[in-house]
Amino acid sequence: MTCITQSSEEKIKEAAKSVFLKKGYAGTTARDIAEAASMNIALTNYYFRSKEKLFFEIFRDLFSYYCKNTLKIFEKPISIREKLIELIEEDFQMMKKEPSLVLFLMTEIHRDPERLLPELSRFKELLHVTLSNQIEEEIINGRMRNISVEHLMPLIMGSLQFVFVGKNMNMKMYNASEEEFNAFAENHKNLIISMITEYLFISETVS
Amino acid sequence: MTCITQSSEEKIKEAAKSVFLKKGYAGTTARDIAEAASMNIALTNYYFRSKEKLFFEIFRDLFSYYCKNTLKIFEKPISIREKLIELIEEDFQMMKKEPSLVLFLMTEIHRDPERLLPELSRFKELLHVTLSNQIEEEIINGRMRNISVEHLMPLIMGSLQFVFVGKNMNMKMYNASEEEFNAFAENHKNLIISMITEYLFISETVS
DNA sequence: GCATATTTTAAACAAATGTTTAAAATGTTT
DNA sequence: AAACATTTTAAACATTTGTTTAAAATATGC
Repeated sequence: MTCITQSSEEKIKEAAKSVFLKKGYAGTTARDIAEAASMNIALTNYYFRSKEKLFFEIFRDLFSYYCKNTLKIFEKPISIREKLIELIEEDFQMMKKEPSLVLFLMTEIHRDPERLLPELSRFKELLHVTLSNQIEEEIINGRMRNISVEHLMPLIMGSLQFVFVGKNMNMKMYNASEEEFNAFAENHKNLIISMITEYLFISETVS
Repeated sequence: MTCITQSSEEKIKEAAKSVFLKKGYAGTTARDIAEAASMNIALTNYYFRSKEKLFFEIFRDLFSYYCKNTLKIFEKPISIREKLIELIEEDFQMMKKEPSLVLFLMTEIHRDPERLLPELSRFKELLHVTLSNQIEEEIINGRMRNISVEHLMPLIMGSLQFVFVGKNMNMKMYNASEEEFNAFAENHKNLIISMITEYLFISETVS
């Protein structure tokens, strides 16, 4: 990334990542990747054996990247309220950097959910360990509305990520520039923080 | 659909719709479509001239289908609150019937937003005519929180549709059957109605 | 029932696809 | 510098792709 000289293998992987993110697996050709990396076509298979192997490697990377920050936040010794706000902020920054990521992951998982079952169940478990108990405690003590993690996560992720999933559509629809869209997305993020916290947490503590 | 004898043209279109919804444009081959329709490969081009033409026709149909019900609700002479609830209910039913629709539309629009610009701007205008003024009035009269249509729509659509966009992922993750997923989605829908209305509308009228 | 149009078929087409090959270029070791 | 391993190249490979063709099958009008 910041290296002055990048190995051919890395160059191909970077290029492939960017093309796969934009066009998806089926929409990407080996020649697309080679061209994006300014390399010979044969090198893709020389380093990664096949288009599919290369894709899997990139998919795993992106999926880990997507989950890592979330889990790191959930493991922190802070309140649920703080966790959720940090999660939204973190997720927002990530999508600002890589707006195609969520749609890419969703599409590829949708097309063939089998091929990453192991990754998914691991994520699910960590999610429960680091969040479920804490939420239950909060609910019992009457500080939080009764809700399960299974509903909470898609609620937050959905409202936040949807704006980026439809980024190109929104930009087209409102004739918006990159900056205008980012400003819009930032407002939307703040709206979601406000709505989620106000809805979830029983008042008395109004930040 | 309910016809006993379906014309070849219709059979191909039906089959193509189902395959495109599942695999997307790039992931679908002409032979996939022919096989799904149990017809000769040449017939696709005989009736629709090309794969792309067939795709456009189906895309327009699906996009109209997606917008039509929404606009119909917005044109009704009812309150904002009622409109939003009806919208969510309607949207929920639609996605129950066609769970792949939203992800399909999002993906294809994302890959090439140019090709349906006219459709989009028309939708945007109708959205504003039938909703913006009514919302502004509601806000001025202090019955509703200050929010713009541009934020309101993705807020509602996002939280609701995200569950279906990740349907296959969720089913895999929680080892859920079709019925279990639908029950989960229904709960989620009710949660969203509760959250949205409680957040948006200034109390005194607690349904 | 014959002539005409329409629909369907099997086969082929050129172009694009993922992949491999074998030689050339470059790097490394001694 | 010689011998070796590694990397890169141009070219070709076999499949798959979307599309077309020309003949066969079926339907339609008179």
